[in-house]
Amino acid sequence: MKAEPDTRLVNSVDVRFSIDDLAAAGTSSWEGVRNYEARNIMRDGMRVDDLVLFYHSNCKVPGVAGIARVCRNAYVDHTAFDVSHPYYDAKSDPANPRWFMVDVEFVRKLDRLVPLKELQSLKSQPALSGMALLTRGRLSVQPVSAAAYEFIVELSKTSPAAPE
DNA sequence: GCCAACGTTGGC
DNA sequence: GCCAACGTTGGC
Repeated sequence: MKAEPDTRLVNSVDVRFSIDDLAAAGTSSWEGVRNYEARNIMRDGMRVDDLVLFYHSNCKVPGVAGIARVCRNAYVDHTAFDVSHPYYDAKSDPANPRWFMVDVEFVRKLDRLVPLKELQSLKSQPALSGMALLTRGRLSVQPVSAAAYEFIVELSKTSPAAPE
Protein backbone atom coordinates (compact mmCIF):
# COMPACT_ATOMS: atom_id res chain seq x y z
CA MET A 1 0.00 0.00 0.00
CA LYS A 2 1.37 3.37 -1.00
CA ALA A 3 1.22 6.54 1.01
CA GLU A 4 2.90 9.87 0.60
CA PRO A 5 5.19 10.80 3.51
CA ASP A 6 5.77 14.40 2.43
CA THR A 7 3.39 17.31 2.46
CA ARG A 8 0.80 16.85 -0.22
CA LEU A 9 -2.17 19.14 -0.64
CA VAL A 10 -5.44 17.73 -1.91
CA ASN A 11 -8.13 20.40 -2.07
CA SER A 12 -6.02 22.50 0.29
CA VAL A 13 -5.74 19.72 2.89
CA ASP A 14 -2.42 18.07 3.68
CA VAL A 15 -2.91 14.32 3.21
CA ARG A 16 0.67 13.24 3.96
CA PHE A 17 0.92 9.90 5.74
CA SER A 18 4.14 8.05 6.54
CA ILE A 19 5.05 4.85 8.36
CA ASP A 20 5.91 7.07 11.32
CA ASP A 21 2.42 8.54 11.22
CA LEU A 22 0.99 5.03 11.27
CA ALA A 23 3.31 4.10 14.14
CA ALA A 24 2.09 7.12 16.09
CA ALA A 25 -1.55 6.38 15.34
CA GLY A 26 -1.35 2.63 15.93
CA THR A 27 -4.15 1.97 13.48
CA SER A 28 -5.60 3.91 10.59
CA SER A 29 -8.30 3.64 7.99
CA TRP A 30 -7.03 3.65 4.42
CA GLU A 31 -9.44 6.18 2.99
CA GLY A 32 -9.11 8.01 -0.26
CA VAL A 33 -8.44 5.21 -2.72
CA ARG A 34 -10.20 6.36 -5.88
CA ASN A 35 -9.08 3.73 -8.36
CA TYR A 36 -11.26 0.73 -9.12
CA GLU A 37 -8.54 -1.86 -9.30
CA ALA A 38 -7.03 -0.72 -6.01
CA ARG A 39 -10.49 -0.72 -4.48
CA ASN A 40 -11.15 -4.26 -5.70
CA ILE A 41 -7.92 -5.47 -4.14
CA MET A 42 -8.91 -3.96 -0.78
CA ARG A 43 -12.49 -5.16 -0.95
CA ASP A 44 -12.03 -8.61 -2.46
CA GLY A 45 -8.39 -9.47 -1.91
CA MET A 46 -7.53 -8.25 1.59
CA ARG A 47 -8.60 -9.84 4.85
CA VAL A 48 -7.90 -9.23 8.52
CA ASP A 49 -4.40 -10.38 9.49
CA ASP A 50 -2.99 -10.03 5.99
CA LEU A 51 0.42 -8.38 6.14
CA VAL A 52 1.06 -5.22 4.15
CA LEU A 53 4.21 -3.61 2.81
CA PHE A 54 3.95 0.12 3.50
CA TYR A 55 5.44 2.04 0.60
CA HIS A 56 6.51 5.69 0.56
CA SER A 57 5.74 7.33 -2.78
CA ASN A 58 6.08 10.76 -4.29
CA CYS A 59 9.04 11.62 -2.05
CA LYS A 60 12.80 12.00 -2.17
CA VAL A 61 13.57 8.28 -1.81
CA PRO A 62 10.54 6.20 -2.73
CA GLY A 63 10.58 2.68 -1.32
CA VAL A 64 9.26 0.15 1.15
CA ALA A 65 9.37 1.64 4.64
CA GLY A 66 7.62 -0.80 6.93
CA ILE A 67 5.05 -3.46 7.65
CA ALA A 68 1.39 -3.08 8.57
CA ARG A 69 -1.41 -5.57 9.06
CA VAL A 70 -5.02 -5.48 7.96
CA CYS A 71 -7.17 -5.14 11.08
CA ARG A 72 -10.61 -4.54 9.54
CA ASN A 73 -12.05 -5.92 6.33
CA ALA A 74 -13.26 -3.52 3.67
CA TYR A 75 -16.12 -1.18 4.51
CA VAL A 76 -17.63 1.89 2.88
CA ASP A 77 -15.27 4.85 2.50
CA HIS A 78 -17.58 7.48 3.94
CA THR A 79 -15.11 10.28 3.19
CA ALA A 80 -16.44 10.14 -0.38
CA PHE A 81 -19.80 11.50 0.88
CA ASP A 82 -18.39 14.45 2.83
CA VAL A 83 -18.30 17.56 0.68
CA SER A 84 -15.79 19.16 3.03
CA HIS A 85 -13.41 16.21 2.85
CA PRO A 86 -10.41 16.27 0.50
CA TYR A 87 -11.44 12.88 -0.90
CA TYR A 88 -15.06 13.84 -1.54
CA ASP A 89 -16.48 12.20 -4.65
CA ALA A 90 -19.90 13.39 -5.80
CA LYS A 91 -20.30 10.23 -7.84
CA SER A 92 -20.24 7.93 -4.83
CA ASP A 93 -23.88 7.55 -3.85
CA PRO A 94 -24.46 6.59 -0.19
CA ALA A 95 -27.21 4.25 -1.40
CA ASN A 96 -24.73 2.54 -3.72
CA PRO A 97 -21.23 3.31 -2.47
CA ARG A 98 -18.45 3.34 -4.97
CA TRP A 99 -15.41 3.39 -2.68
CA PHE A 100 -14.23 1.13 0.11
CA MET A 101 -11.38 1.09 2.57
CA VAL A 102 -9.74 -1.25 5.05
CA ASP A 103 -8.14 -0.44 8.39
CA VAL A 104 -4.50 -1.27 8.98
CA GLU A 105 -2.39 -1.42 12.12
CA PHE A 106 1.28 -0.67 12.54
CA VAL A 107 3.54 -3.71 12.81
CA ARG A 108 7.05 -2.31 12.50
CA LYS A 109 9.37 -0.27 10.39
CA LEU A 110 11.88 -2.16 8.30
CA ASP A 111 15.46 -1.96 9.56
CA ARG A 112 16.08 0.35 6.64
CA LEU A 113 14.05 1.78 3.81
CA VAL A 114 14.30 -0.45 0.74
CA PRO A 115 14.40 1.99 -2.17
CA LEU A 116 12.43 1.41 -5.34
CA LYS A 117 15.71 1.82 -7.20
CA GLU A 118 17.22 -1.11 -5.36
CA LEU A 119 14.22 -3.30 -6.16
CA GLN A 120 14.40 -2.26 -9.79
CA SER A 121 18.04 -3.30 -9.88
CA LEU A 122 17.01 -6.72 -8.53
CA LYS A 123 13.98 -7.25 -10.70
CA SER A 124 15.52 -10.32 -12.35
CA GLN A 125 15.37 -12.08 -8.98
CA PRO A 126 12.69 -14.78 -9.23
CA ALA A 127 11.05 -13.57 -6.01
CA LEU A 128 10.38 -10.18 -7.60
CA SER A 129 9.33 -11.39 -11.02
CA GLY A 130 6.07 -9.83 -12.07
CA MET A 131 5.80 -7.68 -8.97
CA ALA A 132 3.26 -4.96 -9.72
CA LEU A 133 5.44 -2.32 -8.11
CA LEU A 134 8.04 -2.94 -10.81
CA THR A 135 5.77 -3.61 -13.76
CA ARG A 136 3.07 -0.99 -13.25
CA GLY A 137 4.15 1.66 -10.85
CA ARG A 138 0.95 3.62 -10.62
CA LEU A 139 -1.36 1.34 -8.70
CA SER A 140 -1.66 2.52 -5.08
CA VAL A 141 -2.82 -0.80 -3.62
CA GLN A 142 -1.18 -3.86 -5.12
CA PRO A 143 -0.90 -7.57 -4.52
CA VAL A 144 2.44 -8.81 -3.17
CA SER A 145 3.43 -12.47 -3.46
CA ALA A 146 4.67 -14.25 -0.35
CA ALA A 147 8.01 -14.66 -2.09
CA ALA A 148 8.32 -10.94 -2.84
CA TYR A 149 7.26 -10.04 0.69
CA GLU A 150 9.90 -12.33 2.21
CA PHE A 151 12.54 -11.16 -0.23
CA ILE A 152 12.01 -7.50 0.59
CA VAL A 153 11.86 -8.06 4.36
CA GLU A 154 15.10 -10.07 4.22
CA LEU A 155 16.70 -7.47 1.98
CA SER A 156 15.95 -4.80 4.58
CA LYS A 157 18.11 -6.72 7.07
CA THR A 158 21.16 -6.44 4.82
CA SER A 159 23.35 -3.43 4.20
CA PRO A 160 22.27 -1.18 1.39
CA ALA A 161 23.84 -1.95 -1.95
CA ALA A 162 26.97 0.08 -2.60
CA PRO A 163 26.41 2.97 -5.01
CA GLU A 164 27.82 2.36 -8.46
C1' DG B 1 -17.93 -0.39 -27.90
C1' DC B 2 -14.35 2.60 -29.88
C1' DC B 3 -11.18 5.92 -29.08
C1' DA B 4 -9.61 10.84 -28.56
C1' DA B 5 -9.20 14.05 -25.07
C1' DC B 6 -8.24 14.76 -20.66
C1' DG B 7 -6.73 13.94 -15.82
C1' DT B 8 -3.75 11.62 -12.46
C1' DT B 9 0.21 9.22 -10.71
C1' DG B 10 4.61 9.27 -9.40
C1' DG B 11 9.63 8.84 -10.65
C1' DC B 12 13.06 11.78 -11.84
C1' DG C 1 8.40 21.15 -12.76
C1' DC C 2 8.47 17.76 -16.48
C1' DC C 3 6.43 14.21 -18.64
C1' DA C 4 5.48 9.10 -19.64
C1' DA C 5 2.24 5.78 -18.55
C1' DC C 6 -2.10 4.78 -18.09
C1' DG C 7 -6.89 5.33 -16.09
C1' DT C 8 -11.35 7.77 -16.94
C1' DT C 9 -14.76 10.25 -19.53
C1' DG C 10 -17.88 11.07 -22.98
C1' DG C 11 -19.14 11.80 -27.95
C1' DC C 12 -20.37 9.10 -31.56
